[in-house]
Amino acid sequence: MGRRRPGTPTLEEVAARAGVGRGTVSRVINNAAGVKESTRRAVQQAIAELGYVPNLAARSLAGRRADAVALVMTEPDWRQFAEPFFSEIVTALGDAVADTGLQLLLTLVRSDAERLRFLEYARGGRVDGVLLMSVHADDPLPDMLAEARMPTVLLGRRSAEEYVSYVDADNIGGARTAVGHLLDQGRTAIATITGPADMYVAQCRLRGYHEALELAGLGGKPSWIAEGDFTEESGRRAMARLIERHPEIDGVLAASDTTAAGALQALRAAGRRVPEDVAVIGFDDFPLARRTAPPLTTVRQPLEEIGRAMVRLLLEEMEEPSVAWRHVILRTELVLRESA
Amino acid sequence: MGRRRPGTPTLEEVAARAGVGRGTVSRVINNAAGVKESTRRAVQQAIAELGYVPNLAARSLAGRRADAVALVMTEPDWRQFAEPFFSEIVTALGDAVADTGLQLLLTLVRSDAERLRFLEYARGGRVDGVLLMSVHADDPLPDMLAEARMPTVLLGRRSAEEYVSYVDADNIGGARTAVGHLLDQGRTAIATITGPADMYVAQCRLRGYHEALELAGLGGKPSWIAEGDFTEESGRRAMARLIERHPEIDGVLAASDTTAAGALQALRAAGRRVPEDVAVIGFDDFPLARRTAPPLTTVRQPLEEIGRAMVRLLLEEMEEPSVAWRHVILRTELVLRESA
DNA sequence: GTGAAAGCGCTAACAT
DNA sequence: ATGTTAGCGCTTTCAC
Repeated sequence: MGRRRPGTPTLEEVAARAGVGRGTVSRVINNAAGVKESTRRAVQQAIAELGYVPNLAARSLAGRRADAVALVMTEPDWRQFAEPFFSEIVTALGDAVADTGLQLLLTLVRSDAERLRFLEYARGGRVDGVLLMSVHADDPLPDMLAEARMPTVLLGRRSAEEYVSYVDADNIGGARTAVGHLLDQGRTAIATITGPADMYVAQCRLRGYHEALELAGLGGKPSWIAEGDFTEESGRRAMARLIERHPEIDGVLAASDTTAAGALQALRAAGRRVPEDVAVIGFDDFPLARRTAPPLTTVRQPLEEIGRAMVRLLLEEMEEPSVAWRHVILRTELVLRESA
Repeated sequence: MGRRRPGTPTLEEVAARAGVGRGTVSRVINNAAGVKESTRRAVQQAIAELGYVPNLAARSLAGRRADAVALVMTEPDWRQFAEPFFSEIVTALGDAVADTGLQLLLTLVRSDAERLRFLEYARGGRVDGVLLMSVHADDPLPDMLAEARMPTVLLGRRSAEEYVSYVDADNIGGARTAVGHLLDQGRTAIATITGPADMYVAQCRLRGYHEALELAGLGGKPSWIAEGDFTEESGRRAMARLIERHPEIDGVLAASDTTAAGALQALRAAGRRVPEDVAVIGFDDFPLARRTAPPLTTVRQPLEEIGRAMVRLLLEEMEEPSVAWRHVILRTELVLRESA
């Protein structure tokens, strides 16, 4: 494949035209200190006249860095990407990266072939670091990157023993706060609809639920726990089952807003009023809190801060490679709306 | 910023270990012909033993190509990205690029600063070509890329005089077919809800509407045309106005499925049965055809083919830079569902 | 079929 | 403050 347009002026030609050495031109285009103002101006004029643009491959080769980071989406079902959560976290990361001088590159990894292609790309030095989101527990990519000593930060953990650097929301604390809020309202029959048992995020949210109840001296019966899978349908089914077996239920913590939306529907179908009879709180994964009826009270994850924290950790790893794994867990926030 | 891990083996070390010259190793890793099978195997073993990974910066510099293409989203409101249309076209492009050996890199361009940053990135040779989607009529990026002689392909046109290479759906033909279908049903009072008048895609769809009516010898009153902006809300309002002024309306072409969804709601609110009293067809921009009640008959854009065509054009431009602008207009398809 | 050598365009260390 | 020089790791002739 014969690519690349010819005739692009080089740094050498700029230097010749400006009547200076190559080193000086390099200093000017990199905004390095120690260049006389007049020289700098002469160089800049030569650059403008020639329409010079630095060759990034040459810069990478000599400077041993790419000035770019990748945001990898390992989601086989790319349709998930249509969820607001994705676009919001991408926005947050874009903002966080904006004033670092780094290019943010999103890449899809949907198959093993693409996994390998990306790994070559990253190991080949085209990016200085990698941000990973929506990583499944069995995804080998984080380990592959770690083994290649590529600075990497995950959004969320794969398990309690995650060793790759990550930023996560305080799911345990969030669940505890949510249940605490229900308890404060005097509700005592509090059920929960969980996420898939094999996902760490779901385990944490369930654990927070347990802890809050125990703190209040309430045991919480096992049959008040229904497993869902974050989908609306699973929320409907789980809630219907719960309310049938335990008509006394007056509060529900759902593992996601989607599940919560399903729960709301099931409650209404069962003739319950929300929040008068039953209060519902969900985790704000796919922000649809305001789209439900009634608007959903949620445990909100601070996406902007998550984005900033991820970029900060990544920059640290890039500065000082593999000194340690870095972990940040961000506080969640209870956003009260009509459902609780 | 001190980046890059050291100790990465180079091609030279591989050559030494395999007892061959560097040229031979290069041939092997590039699958070039003319290497004895035994030599090739020896080299591959050395590569495996050393864990060698080619340095992509060096390859780019020597080979004058990046083996990567960018997909740029110039959408200031990145939230739009949550639309299914985006994720589906991204999937299609990802598939189309998958077996070309190119890395597909998505990048956000939401501000002038990001526009410049990306331009430097592209002109700096980090990508061999650029795919642009959701380009607004006044976006200067396509012109900037064209001026830099960077192979570029747009999804959709900015105007009738688009000169940068593009792939578009046959919006005129699609509208004509849709209206033709309504006429075939014996409907004669056919209204339309357009998109923003300053968007080329909306102009085309309106033109197809006109042409179909004229072909049938029906004039079509100006007051049967209501301007919307692709949103559901605009569809509701426009339809309410239309049905109030012209109760005889028995068919509607909406410029998008979102608008059509709004129209359906307004029709029901006005007591009309769909499709018995009024038939509705919308363009399938943000595929929600099956989510409406009744399911929406649509003019569907062939996203897979659009993706393939875009990549094909881009590869052509990369082979043979700026010989000519290339344009492809893909047939649309009428998908009948209950609303018409 | 394979090795040697000449760059690709830049950064960074070292002179001056 | 600025010029000079030595690579960065690869591809690609050109000999052999």
